[in-house]
Amino acid sequence: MERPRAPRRKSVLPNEAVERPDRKQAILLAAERLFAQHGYHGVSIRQIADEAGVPLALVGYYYGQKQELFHAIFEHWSHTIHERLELLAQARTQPRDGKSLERVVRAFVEPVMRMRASPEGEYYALLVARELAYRTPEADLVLSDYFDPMAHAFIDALQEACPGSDRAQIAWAYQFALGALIHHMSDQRVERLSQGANQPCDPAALPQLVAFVTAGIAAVAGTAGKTSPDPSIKPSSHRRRPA
Amino acid sequence: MERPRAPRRKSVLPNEAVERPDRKQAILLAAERLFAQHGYHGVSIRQIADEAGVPLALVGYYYGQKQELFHAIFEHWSHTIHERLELLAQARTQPRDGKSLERVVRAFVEPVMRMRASPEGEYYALLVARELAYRTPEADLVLSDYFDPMAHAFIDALQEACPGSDRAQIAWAYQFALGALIHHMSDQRVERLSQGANQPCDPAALPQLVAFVTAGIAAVAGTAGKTSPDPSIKPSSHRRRPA
DNA sequence: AATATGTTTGTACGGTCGTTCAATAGCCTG
DNA sequence: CAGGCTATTGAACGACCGTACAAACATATT
Repeated sequence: MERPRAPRRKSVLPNEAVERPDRKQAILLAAERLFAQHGYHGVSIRQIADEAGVPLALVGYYYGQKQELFHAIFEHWSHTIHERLELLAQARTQPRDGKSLERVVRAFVEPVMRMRASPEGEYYALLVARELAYRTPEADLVLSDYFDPMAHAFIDALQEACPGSDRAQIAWAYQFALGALIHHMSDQRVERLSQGANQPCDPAALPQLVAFVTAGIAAVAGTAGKTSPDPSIKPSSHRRRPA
Repeated sequence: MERPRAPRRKSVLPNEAVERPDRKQAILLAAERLFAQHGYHGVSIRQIADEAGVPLALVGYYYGQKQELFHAIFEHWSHTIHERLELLAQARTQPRDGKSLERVVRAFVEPVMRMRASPEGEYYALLVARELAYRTPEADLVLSDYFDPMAHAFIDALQEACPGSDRAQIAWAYQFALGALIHHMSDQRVERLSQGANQPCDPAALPQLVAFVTAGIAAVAGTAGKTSPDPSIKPSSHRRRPA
C-alpha cells in the first residue's frame, strides 16, 4: 500500500565509485528552479522530469504527489532556519548596548543574503518570496510549520533590543522589515530603476539594507534610532521630530 | 476577422430601466479576485466564468485570450497610477524643508493603503504584490508599462528630498520601501505573529509604515533622519552612530 | 416585415494535466 | 541459481485545460 517514499542510498557501500548520478536530488533541484521561476501552478511534473533528465514516472516514485514534492523543497532547506535561529541566539547573548538592535537585524538579514551565493540558494529564496504572498491553505501550512517560529523569535529579540517598545508595534515593524528583505531577494527591476548602477546580487546592498531596516524598526519602536542605556538622547515624543 | 473586443453599451438608451447586469465587468471582477487569490496559472477560465455567473464562452467573447483578460485588469486600474503621480507632483511643489521626505513617502504609501478600503482594491493590490515577484516576460511587460515610470518619478522625488544623496543609494532605498509596502498589502500573518493585536487592514498601520519607510530611506541616504536646511543636526559620518 | 449588428449560448476539438500500474532491470542476500 | 528488494521505465487512464465556432437570441435600422 505505502509508497516507498525515501529509498535508502546503499546501506552498505560496495562500489561507491560507480558514480551513479543522484536522480532523486536532480529532481528536487529541477523542481526548485522551475517552481521558483514560474510558480507552483506554472510548472508541470513533465517539465520537472525533463529538466532533471529523468522519465516522468520517477518523479512520482520518489516524491508522490506534486504537493509533496513542493513540500520536500522546504524540508530540504529547513536547516537554514535552524542556523538563523542559532545566529539570533548568539546575538541575544551579547550585552545590551546601543548596537543590540543592529546585531539582531544582521542576524535577520545576513544569512539570507549569503544564501544567494549559490544558484540553488537563489532559487530557494525566490521561491520563499513568491509563496509567502499566497493565501492558500497549502502555503499557509508551509508558513506556519517553518517560518512562524522563526518570526516569533525575531520579534521577541527585537523587542528586547528596543526597551519600552510595544510588542504589537514591533510586529508591524517585523512585517515591514521582512517585506524589504523578501522583495530585495526577488526584485530585478533595481538594475533598470538605478539606470544600471545597481546589480540585483550586489553585495554592496547589504549594509544599505541593514541600515534601512535598523532605522525603520527604531523609528517604529518610538526611539530616535539608538536605544536604551544612553540617557543623553531623549526620544522626545514617539514620532521623529522635524526641524 | 477581428473579434468585437469592446461592444458599446447602448449608444442610445431606450429602456435603461431593464437593469441588465453588466456581465463584462462581472467577468473582470471575478478574474481579479481569483487571479489575486490563486495566481494566473492557478485559475481556469471556467472558474472565472462560474464565479462571474456567465457561460464559459462569454469570457472569450469579451476579452479574447486568457492573457488579454489578465492585462485588462491592470488597464482597468491604471488610473490609480496617474493619481499617485499627481499626488507626488503636489508634494514636490511644497517648499523644501525637514518634512519633504515624509511628504514624498506619504504620497507613496497613502494611496495604496486607501485602495484597501474596497474589496476590489484589496484584490488588485494583492495581485500586484504577487505578480511583481515573477520574472516572466509577461509580468515584466506589465511592470515596465505601468509601474516603472512611477518608480522613476518617486526615486527622483526622493533624491530631491534627500540633498546630497546618491541616486544609486536611493534606488536601493526605493526597493526596500516598495518591499515593505507590498508585503504589508499581501501579508496576513501579522495577526498570528502579533498574537491577535494587529489586524491585516488596521488603518493604525499607516503611521507606522510611514515612520518605518521615512527613517529607513533617511538612513540609507546618509542623513540622520532629517535633512537639509537645519545645520543644528550634523549627520556625522554616513552611518547612524550608536551610543 | 426584413435586415443588420451586436450579444449570448451549448458544444466540441486537440492538447496537456496529475496520477497510476504493470513490467523490466539491477543488485544484494540466501 | 532462486529469491526479494529497490530502482526504473513506457504506456495509459480520466479529467481538465484554452480556444474556437456556429447557431440562437435581442435589439435597432431599413
